[in-house]
Amino acid sequence: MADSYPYATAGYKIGEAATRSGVSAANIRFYEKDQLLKTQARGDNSYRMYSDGDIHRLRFIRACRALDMSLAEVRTLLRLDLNSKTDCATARGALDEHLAHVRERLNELKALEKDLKALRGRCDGQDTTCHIIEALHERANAMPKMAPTTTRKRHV
Amino acid sequence: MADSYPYATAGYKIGEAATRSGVSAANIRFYEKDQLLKTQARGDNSYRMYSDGDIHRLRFIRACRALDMSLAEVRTLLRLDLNSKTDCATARGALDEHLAHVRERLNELKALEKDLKALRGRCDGQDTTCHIIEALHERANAMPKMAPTTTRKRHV
DNA sequence: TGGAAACCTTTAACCCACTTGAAGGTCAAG
DNA sequence: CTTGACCTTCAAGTGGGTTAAAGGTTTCCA
Repeated sequence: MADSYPYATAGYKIGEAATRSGVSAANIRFYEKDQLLKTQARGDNSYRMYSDGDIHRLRFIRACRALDMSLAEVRTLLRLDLNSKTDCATARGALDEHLAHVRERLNELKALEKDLKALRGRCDGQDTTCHIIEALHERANAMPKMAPTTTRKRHV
Repeated sequence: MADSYPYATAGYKIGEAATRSGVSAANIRFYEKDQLLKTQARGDNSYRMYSDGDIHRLRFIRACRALDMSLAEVRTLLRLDLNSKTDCATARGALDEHLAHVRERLNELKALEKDLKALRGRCDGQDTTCHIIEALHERANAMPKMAPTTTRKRHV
């Protein structure tokens, strides 16, 4: 990616890089530690310095994060060359997979909304017993015995 | 031997509590540390023991978690009395709020899916440049300058 | 009776994508 | 020369757990 966006050097301290990129200074340091940015040499005062290319890279990360991609996915995309056929296939694959995750979660949430709506509809507070709490206790009794085999998903 | 009596009063070790409730032993300890279960006295061997009431409580938590509630929300619900009007109002409030969260996230994900679908549609790999990668770089350039003031949401 | 297997205990680190805070170094302006 | 606005590092916290290590207890079977 650096190849496709050659910028002359500028030299921003981390604070200005933060305002220019929209990524907080602490977050920039975090990305560096996480290898999304290369650790460059420092000057005498040990201050980090950033070029316009670095700013673009940070913005690129931010754009991907706005699409809810994981940093692992972003890392993949950052390595890709705009003009390589294989890299394009990789990008399409990554996007397809991410889209599949999003759709899966979307379906889960749709089912959940329906369930919660129904539960909510059971109770208007007029009765002597609360039908929501009641229903939750009934559910507890009706829970399948074994734990769901899979770990609860990270909600992406 | 007394333990295996068919009518023995409840007194399950953590492993059996785990299989009965569907909550793993490690997770039960975690809930205890997190104050969702009371820390009860232990016998000579320092083993935790659980009653049928405890099992129900664990299942109740599991039912709530299956509705994607946070442990804080579960903690609230656990304190509620089935026959109290004010507690019923609390339960309805909690459910309404949770439902609102779910719907908010649902809308975000719908927008996201549309966006990702459009992005994906731009590229079929036939061209010399990858329109996905290209579009991401364009987005990076078009990102609003300031960081979103709010921290990125926990994706519930 | 003895030894292995299956249980239990605690503590700690790991996951993700950050944020916050403490304690201290550097630098330009007044 | 001091103030304060930057910068540095390291550590810990968030949520909801899981996994591993190192050791104690109990149970089963020959």
